[in-house]
Amino acid sequence: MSDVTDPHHPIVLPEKPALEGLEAKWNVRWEADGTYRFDRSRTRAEVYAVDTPPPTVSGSLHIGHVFSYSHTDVIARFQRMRGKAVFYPMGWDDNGLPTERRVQNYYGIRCDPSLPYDSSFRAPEKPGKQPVSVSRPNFIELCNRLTAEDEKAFEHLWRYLGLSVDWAMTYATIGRAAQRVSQAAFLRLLARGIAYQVEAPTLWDVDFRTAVAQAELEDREQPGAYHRIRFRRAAAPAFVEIDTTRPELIPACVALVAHPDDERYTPLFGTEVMTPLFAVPVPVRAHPLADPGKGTGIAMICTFGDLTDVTWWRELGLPVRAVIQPNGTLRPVAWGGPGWESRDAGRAQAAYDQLAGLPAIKARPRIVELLREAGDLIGEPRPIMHPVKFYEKGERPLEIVTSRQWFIKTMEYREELMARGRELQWHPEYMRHRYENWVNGLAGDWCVSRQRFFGVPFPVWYPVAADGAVEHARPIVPPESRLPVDPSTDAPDGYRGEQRGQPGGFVGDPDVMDTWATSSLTPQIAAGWLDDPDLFGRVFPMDLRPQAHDIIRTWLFSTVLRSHLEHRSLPWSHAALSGFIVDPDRKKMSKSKGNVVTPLALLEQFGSDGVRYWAASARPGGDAAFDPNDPGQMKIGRRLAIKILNAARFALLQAEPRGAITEPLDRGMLTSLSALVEEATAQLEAYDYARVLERTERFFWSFCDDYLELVKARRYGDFTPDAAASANSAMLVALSTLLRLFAPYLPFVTEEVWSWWRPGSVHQARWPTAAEVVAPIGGPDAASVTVCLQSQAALSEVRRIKALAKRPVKAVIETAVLPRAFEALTPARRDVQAAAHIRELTFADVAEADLKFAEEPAA
RNA sequence: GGGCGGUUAGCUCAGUGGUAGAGCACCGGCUUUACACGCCGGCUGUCGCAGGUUCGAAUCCUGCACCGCCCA
Repeated sequence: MSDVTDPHHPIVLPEKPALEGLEAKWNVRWEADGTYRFDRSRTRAEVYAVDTPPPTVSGSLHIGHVFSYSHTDVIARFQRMRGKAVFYPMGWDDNGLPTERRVQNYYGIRCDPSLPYDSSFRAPEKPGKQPVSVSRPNFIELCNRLTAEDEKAFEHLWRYLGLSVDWAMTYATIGRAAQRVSQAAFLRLLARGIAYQVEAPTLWDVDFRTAVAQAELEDREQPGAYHRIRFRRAAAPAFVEIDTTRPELIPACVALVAHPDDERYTPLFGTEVMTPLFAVPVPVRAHPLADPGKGTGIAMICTFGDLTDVTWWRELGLPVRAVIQPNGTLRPVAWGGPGWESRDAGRAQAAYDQLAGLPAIKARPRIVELLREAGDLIGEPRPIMHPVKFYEKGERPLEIVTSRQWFIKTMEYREELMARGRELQWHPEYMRHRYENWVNGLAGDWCVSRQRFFGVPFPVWYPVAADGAVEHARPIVPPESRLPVDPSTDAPDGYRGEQRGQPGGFVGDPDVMDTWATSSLTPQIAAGWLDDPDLFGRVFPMDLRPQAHDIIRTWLFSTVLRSHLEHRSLPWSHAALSGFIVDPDRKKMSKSKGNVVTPLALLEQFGSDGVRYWAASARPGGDAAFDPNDPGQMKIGRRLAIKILNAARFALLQAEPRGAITEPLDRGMLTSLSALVEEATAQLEAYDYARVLERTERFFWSFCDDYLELVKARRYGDFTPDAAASANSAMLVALSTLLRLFAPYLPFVTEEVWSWWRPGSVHQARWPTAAEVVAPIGGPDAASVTVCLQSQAALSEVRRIKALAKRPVKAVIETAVLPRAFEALTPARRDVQAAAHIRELTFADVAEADLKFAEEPAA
């Protein structure tokens, strides 16, 4: 109550309040006052910690960013007003392939890791015709330079939007702290045997020439063709026919496989067939993954055509006969040699020599010709459309290449991860299914090494034996205190730099980590896991992970995994999943579709509060349609913000006299407002920000159009000073309360209005309570609520009749007879008569209101 | 093929068993002493389809259709 009745704080009102310039004005003040600084003296129970999604700074700014980050900010501001110390850092995701590609194109350069660092290198002003090759350290310098500029643009947007981030806690995923955390977490997993390296078949992008993980796959419908191929047998039947979409992999065939219950093939299990063209004897095996309904029901197993091949190869203990190289072409093979045993090596060689060196897509038509000539192609290829696995950022189908990669174990934790998913509180709840779907579908451990440059290096070296062989089985790791290290430039303890690559010396692991191997540690990075255990203890596990639903399988999942492995806990207790922005055709907005709208212009046009209103009016998890040509919701938000300015000005314009709140309308209004506060608090605790905004707005609009109109005459002193005092005091309680309810949504206009009459920042004010609102009237007054509702209804009825009669709203009614249903307004009849301009008001058993207009005054 | 969400006024969407709602758009009116960046009013519906439960269904159940997303 002291918040509201403090008689000493002066009221200073602008002549003509406006939204323009509020963003700049208040951002400067908030920064200077440290309004959003995290108070690290508070205990974990008093902290609300947000694991902010670090935006990919090399990507474009778009309206989707504004959308989802606004949702988070509403929650953060609410929790701050509830009294929590809000830990709300911003991160920049600059690590990884998107940055590499942007830097390559921006400067016209290519990274060549074999080159030495050139300290005098200057990047070209603009890209030349031919890419310039630069060393890895030079390349990384340019990545850092460009991302620093991108980060400035993002920070400007976020500040303009009014995110209540503590900008003193910003981190970058390629920054020193992130590298240190990533490397330490990796070394700890390595020491526990949870991180391991193995030479194994791995999904491989032949253009980027890097391994990729299951989470980065996507299926794309591609044209293909079934080719029916026959394999020769020594006994009857003389041939076995299979269907394949990848005939160029016949030289990599190691077996045929059919379902164990498939009676067509059971007699063949354990026998041998010969591959066409290459005459390699391969066994016929049984495995339940073979689909009797697909093609002829029997398939060839190649090393490796797809992930099912990998499963068959592993579970049936088959040999490797790999032909696809890391660059996607078929490798040279000496037929007849070990592993390439052929019953007719000469013919095999002659056939294969026509394929070697070709990319898979070019080898395919060639081998089809050879098969046709040999009579081993049955019929013609039958075109089909089928899903093919791609790297989500790639352009050619993935191959499976055997290489040495680092993995983090996931498969053996599947049950525990499912339990973590059940432990996590999801908003909206149904998003949990996405996570469970993903965990259930995990096909293998997480491949975390990438053959790229701009990323966190693996902090590992290998000894070089006297004969020059690299001893991968005996990795050398640094102590945690040395981290971060770059094994491509740093030497391990006990070695000198000159020993790099020398017999008896060492080599560095050349790979960098998957970006998700760093991004999965954002809670640890932001919270100072290694270097600030005091801070870590106050904020971890965090409260909230806000993110978009399309990266549940990557970011959310991997963060849960890392926290589970390292801390045996969830990284946060709540996950809030935001939807997408879709264009009017319900298509997801994306750069490639050309339907992206620059957000800063919208913020300037409608005001940050207006745009935030639009964002916050979309229910949690739901997609929001946005039509740049008809930004309806943003206009509404802007209108609401302007209304707040003007309504507040009215309430404060004549704030004296003040006193006891005795009038039924005032008491009813405050009672309804206290119910709104109670509902809003519960729903924001449940993360349902959209509903709270809708309810608060509805109340506020009725407050302006009905309540303020009803009490206007009384507050101007038309009746008694006590009656005016009741109105003034009630309006101030309502204004104080409504400003605080709106503050998380419309931070600029609420702060502006708050500054006219209240000390401090509204964003550090206490969230209102229901009890506080009705304290000045001694508790809820249900009877007065009825008076209020009937008064509003009567006012509406009179307005309606005046509008139908095409009379002005202020037209005077000489006598009004209202139905008895309105009689409950009697305690407020003085206010109703004044607002409706009724001289004499009576109630009777009539069906409709009967109004008699006063004579028009002579013109 | 599996999972999830959606389908309500021309548009964007609220609405979890009790007389179909809001804003925008459209139409009409109002120089109202906070606001014309405003105010008052009006028009607008097979609540996707078909069954079922119920005294009563936009709401609960079953099936189907379409749109979207995730996974295979």
